[in-house]
Amino acid sequence: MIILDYKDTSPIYEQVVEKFKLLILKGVLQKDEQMPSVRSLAVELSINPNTIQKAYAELERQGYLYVVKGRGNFVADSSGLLDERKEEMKQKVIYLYREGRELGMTKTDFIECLQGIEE
Amino acid sequence: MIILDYKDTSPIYEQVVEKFKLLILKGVLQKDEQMPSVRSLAVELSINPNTIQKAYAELERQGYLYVVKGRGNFVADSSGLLDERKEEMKQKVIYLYREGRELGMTKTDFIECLQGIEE
Amino acid sequence: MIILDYKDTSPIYEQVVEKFKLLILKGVLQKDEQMPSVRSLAVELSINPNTIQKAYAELERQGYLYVVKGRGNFVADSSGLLDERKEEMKQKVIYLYREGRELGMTKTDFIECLQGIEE
Amino acid sequence: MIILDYKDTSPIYEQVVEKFKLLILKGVLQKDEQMPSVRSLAVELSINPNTIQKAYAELERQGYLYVVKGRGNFVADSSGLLDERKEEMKQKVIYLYREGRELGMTKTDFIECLQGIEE
DNA sequence: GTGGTCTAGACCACA
DNA sequence: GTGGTCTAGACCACA
Repeated sequence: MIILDYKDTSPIYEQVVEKFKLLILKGVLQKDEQMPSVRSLAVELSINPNTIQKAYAELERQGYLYVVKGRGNFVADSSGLLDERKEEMKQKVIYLYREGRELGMTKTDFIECLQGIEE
Repeated sequence: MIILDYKDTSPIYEQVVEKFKLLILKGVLQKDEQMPSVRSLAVELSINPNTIQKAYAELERQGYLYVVKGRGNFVADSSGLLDERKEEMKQKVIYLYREGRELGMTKTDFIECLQGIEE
Repeated sequence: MIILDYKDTSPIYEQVVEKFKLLILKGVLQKDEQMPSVRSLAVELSINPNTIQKAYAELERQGYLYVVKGRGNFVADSSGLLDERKEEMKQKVIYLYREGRELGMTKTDFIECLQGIEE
Repeated sequence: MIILDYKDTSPIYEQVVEKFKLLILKGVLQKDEQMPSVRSLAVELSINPNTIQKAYAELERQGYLYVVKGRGNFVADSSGLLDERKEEMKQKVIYLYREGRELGMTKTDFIECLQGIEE
């Protein structure tokens, strides 16, 4: 379902969080669908169950999952979260631009960079 | 000379590194200028000399400083490093764009975001 | 696993780095094998964990190790590093020869010296 | 008379020692010739007199200079030292070879490297 | 005075 | 348990 990148320096639980957020926002995982159990996912990814636990807790905290005690974790309604997420992306671009401006880069530098990206 | 942000979760030594890199790239600190001594900066920022030591070692490793034993740390010639750094910024924008595309964002979204930034 | 030479004037962390580089390049420590933990090695060699930490950080920087957060340090793929290292050795010989030439030594002096070494 | 290399990481006093050893062994500085005074050399090289002092002390210890109190430093008879020095060079080559052998290098590798050096 | 190394010991995030 | 960061404090070589 998700694949970890061990060369990535970010913590594994964070990678798990990010991968699932994307799957949920893209609709691959749909509202009220049951998430894989902590244990089964831990086995599948061969990582420590504590790590999955931490990831799920974080996803719940951010509103991507809801927990039904004794039953498991389920995908929450993420309709509002997508726009939130897009807004975050824009904030990051703005932050990046301000950093670049300190180094003498212009808006045009950034825009041309974006336009030059091959899909 | 530099100010630490204690709300920032990144390690102190890393903040020191980043702040000085910027000062050097912007030309506030010029080639062959002497850096504050490890000890004096430690006192000024009220942090342990070892932490400054680690930051300076990293700055040296990255080519921003050179050490003269028994004399101190000096600002290296960073002319080549600025372009390197700008390239890094562009890579970050590209990475950010690819992330956004997964959420359904377009180049235009990013470009309009940039154009809308007030200076 | 490794033995320190306290008569050696070079810093302990550097000795640790060099010893492990050799073990890795010689294949005594193999790809993806787990390194002794920072703490256990510190106990075994009776030196401070910080010193091991510094050595491991340097080994990682040079591509001999990779770190998996929370799990430990592991031996990286060093296949490319061996040739690099051999090249370094050759540079040292060349440097040594140039030094000797200043003293009136010839290539033949060096070659005969090498041929005379008993295995 | 001698030129320092500030990019060299070895201590300045050591550079001074090595440069003078070479000048003496090559006969540029001859037996009983007076060395430049500590102060004048310090000024000429714009370094700390302590550093020259330390270098001269080391040169005396190794038999390259002798001191006449109140008169200055003079070049010693270095006829025996040249052979000693050449022997040291050979020991270094042998040490280097043993290091290389650990990495799988052969005598032939070293010899070919030497033969390939352009004068 | 300057940087570099090292120790002892603490605390934290992560798995 | 694992590595990473940080402090307080000491000692050393070098200039």
